[in-house]
Amino acid sequence: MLDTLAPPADGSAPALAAVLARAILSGQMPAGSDFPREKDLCERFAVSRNRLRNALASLVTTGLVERTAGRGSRVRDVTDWHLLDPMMSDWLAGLAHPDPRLVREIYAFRLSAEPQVAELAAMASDGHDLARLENAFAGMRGTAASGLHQQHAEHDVAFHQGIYQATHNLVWRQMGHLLRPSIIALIQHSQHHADSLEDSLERHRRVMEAIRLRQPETARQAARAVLERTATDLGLMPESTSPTEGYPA
Amino acid sequence: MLDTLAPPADGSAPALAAVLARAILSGQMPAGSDFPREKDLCERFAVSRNRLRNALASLVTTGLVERTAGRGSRVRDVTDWHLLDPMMSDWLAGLAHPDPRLVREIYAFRLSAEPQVAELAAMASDGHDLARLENAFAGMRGTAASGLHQQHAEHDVAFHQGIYQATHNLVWRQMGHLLRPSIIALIQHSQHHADSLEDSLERHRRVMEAIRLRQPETARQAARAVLERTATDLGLMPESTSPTEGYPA
DNA sequence: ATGATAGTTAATGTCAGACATTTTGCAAGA
DNA sequence: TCTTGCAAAATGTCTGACATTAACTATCAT
Repeated sequence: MLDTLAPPADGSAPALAAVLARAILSGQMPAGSDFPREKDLCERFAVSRNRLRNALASLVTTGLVERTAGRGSRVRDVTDWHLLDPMMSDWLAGLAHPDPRLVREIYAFRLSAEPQVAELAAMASDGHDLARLENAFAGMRGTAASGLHQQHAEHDVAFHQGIYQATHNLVWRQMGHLLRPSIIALIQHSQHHADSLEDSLERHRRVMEAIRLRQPETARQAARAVLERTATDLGLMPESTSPTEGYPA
Repeated sequence: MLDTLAPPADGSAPALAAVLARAILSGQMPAGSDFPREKDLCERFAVSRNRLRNALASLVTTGLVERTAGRGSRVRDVTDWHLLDPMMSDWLAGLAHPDPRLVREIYAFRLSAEPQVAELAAMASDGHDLARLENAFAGMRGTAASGLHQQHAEHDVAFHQGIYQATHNLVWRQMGHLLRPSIIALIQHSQHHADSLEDSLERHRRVMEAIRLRQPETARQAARAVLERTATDLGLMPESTSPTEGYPA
């Protein structure tokens, strides 16, 4: 677990917290298992107890570990993790191989939420929001053909975050933090066919247009279309595209 | 601001953090203003620098304040607050007079999200989820007539949280934390007319029934109906109940 | 006068060591 | 067997000193 882990390049407290967090997020440490003692971790990473405790405090506030005096630290269950904490998003985004179940959960959320978000954006956006969207879209188009996957992903993140921002709602805005880890995790496994990228671009453009023209229902459907292909790949789409009554038990 | 603030009854670090946080959340300290120095706060609350720094660390992780060495601490803007942090929810829920704008923002989110949440719940809930809902509903009914507003609110929270849980999605679940502050803040100003309570109960029951019968679309509409009255009171409802295309700029 | 520069001050960040508190397990005794 | 008490081990807290950073200030050269 942690024995084979590389110490952080930067010796800062946040960097140390990221290393420890990723040991849990990568799925190696089962829920309920004991987390190493302070003393051992201090020696392992050659840091003072103070710094280490600061790092551990981050793991506690994000719900990754639970500490009790006299007892020790243990890894908490996935259901207790604060996935919406921005710190958590950073850690997840930097993960080479995030837990596929986590990726699915987050994407399932986006699939159910973003159509509504786009609808709200179409009702509440202003010129500033549209400028951000256009800028991000231009960036996506500019990095589509070439092999600049990383930069393309960043513009992709900026585009979707722009939609969340355009709702002008404090809560939805905060949720935009989830986008980076979600998008970063998915570009690893996507094909990057030229035609698929063109298609994806066109779908993004339709969302932007609907928001610009203040067509909430169109924006909702366009946002859904953006997420559909990946959702199908992840096995998240039901057979019937529209939910019907009398769903079987 | 903090000079006239009562020290926490319990001397624990979380309690101290709550006191400091509420000084900001109550809206007294404007964004960008300086937060008191460690030294002063230590004297004011008669705690060691260690405890105080722990408390301040909580304010930093929730995005309430920003600290830089040599410069000091300042209050951050509302848009930077991590409203989805469970700690934040606790602080908000304990607030006697939360900022009305914040209450509105959170409720506006719920109004746009909970119909979708109920729809998901109708598709994914199991017996355990339904038992929780029934239990909470029974609690609501049992405390409706009498003057047990506090307990009624708690059952109300449990009911809505049960819906979020029933989605069986990690992200939506986390969002259930927002319910307590939202509901607690709103019972203060609601009328508690007997007929209004009866009506509210009936609307809740319909949501539960739709989830039990696995009728997603019905659940969606029922959830919307639950939120509608309060939304109107808060001025969040548009004139036309269904959004139409060509929304004017 | 102005601008760069070095020193001063005041705030937060870090360290080290001792001590306090809590939990757990063990062991002796009623 | 149950209880009580003790000892060990972990996290939590306190204290004082020092490090680091950022803003301010005074000085000096141009």
